[in-house]
Amino acid sequence: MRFPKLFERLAAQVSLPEDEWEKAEALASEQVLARRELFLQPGAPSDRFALVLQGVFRAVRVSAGGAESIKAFRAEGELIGAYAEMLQRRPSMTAIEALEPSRVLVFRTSDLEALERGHVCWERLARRVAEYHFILKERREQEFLDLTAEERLVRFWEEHPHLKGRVSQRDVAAYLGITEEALSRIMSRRRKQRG
Amino acid sequence: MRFPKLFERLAAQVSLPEDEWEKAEALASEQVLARRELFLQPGAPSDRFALVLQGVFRAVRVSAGGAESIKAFRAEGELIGAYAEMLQRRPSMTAIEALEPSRVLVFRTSDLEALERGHVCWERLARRVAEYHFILKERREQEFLDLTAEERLVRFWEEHPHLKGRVSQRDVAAYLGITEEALSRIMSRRRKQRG
DNA sequence: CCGCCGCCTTGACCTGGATCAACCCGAGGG
DNA sequence: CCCTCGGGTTGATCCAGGTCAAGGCGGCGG
Repeated sequence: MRFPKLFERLAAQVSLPEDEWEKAEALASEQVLARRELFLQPGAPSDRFALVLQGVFRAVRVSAGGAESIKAFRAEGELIGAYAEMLQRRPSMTAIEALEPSRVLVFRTSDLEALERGHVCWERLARRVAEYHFILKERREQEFLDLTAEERLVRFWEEHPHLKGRVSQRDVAAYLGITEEALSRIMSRRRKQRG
Repeated sequence: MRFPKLFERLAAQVSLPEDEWEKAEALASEQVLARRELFLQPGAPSDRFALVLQGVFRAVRVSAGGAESIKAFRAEGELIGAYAEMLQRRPSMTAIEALEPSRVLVFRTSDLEALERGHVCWERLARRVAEYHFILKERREQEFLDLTAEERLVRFWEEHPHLKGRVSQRDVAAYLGITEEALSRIMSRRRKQRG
């Protein structure tokens, strides 16, 4: 077993037989990415996803006008991939870019599907993953509905302290749904008021 | 079988044995709700959910300040329930209110869990449900990030034509994340411009 | 050492939507 | 028949954040 820590984390979520995990490991491959390198480019088929072993990524939604908005940051232990597009078997609308030199463990969707046919544990795990990401999205929806940009900023750092110093202010702004200028002003206002 | 049409719809999604569906039907009970009546009140345990047989509901997030924002409208064939809270086994933060005289088919979460232990099809179905709702939330997230209130309004009616005439303008505004005055102005502006 | 680049800041101005307040209109109940 | 009430409109004013434009500054390659 190459990734015992990972196995433990998953096994805590759903009962996952060791030999099933070994099969999955055999199908996965490690990939190293440089800063700025894309794990997934928009337009590409969304037939692979990965677990971040080391580094930070941003998932950027590329809209028609070329405006970039950031769907999520993902760091160690989290999944990267164009999840929604994968579920709908569509090409990716999302660019997934390494913000640091990174290492990931890549799985092909089709391999996962094969594993699912062999043992129910994968179905269960997929369910958990879907439910977990649903909760994340719902939380963000609520933040957009009920909070100001400044409140969203505070929440962001509460919920993602591990991203301190690893993501640019520009990108935080794009995540919050405001411009970088607006974010800069919010921060300087807060500096004056509190210290 | 009391709900053959429903069975067909589900069976198209995942392979669902007829006798499993009969078991589920036996555990479910119909409930009739008057206009304004709550299917779920905030603070109540989120141990039941339901399928809308007839009518329209709104899911209202009750925030500390008493401000109401609307998470979703749900009509015939859709599920109502405090899904995120259910998954986290927390009391509901959501009020679910009938906007019309309605009929729903109620399931208890614990009954579903029992069914899941008996046959994998329920696990699969739960997965589909989670994935589907994830996609919905992600779409909404994107709308908040990339679209103006007016664009969100247009999308709203494109995506929910069946709600025409059944939801108040006030509630549409609360769904879009703006005030009823702002929505009224957007609409009158559009009326002048196009006709 | 210089110049450029990526990232952040600051200023001036504009605008979408919030807020507060008055008012309209149609339906239902006394 | 009038009163009230829920839902919608309209006006005046305010403010958060967008837009455009001009620097600042640290790091790195030439």
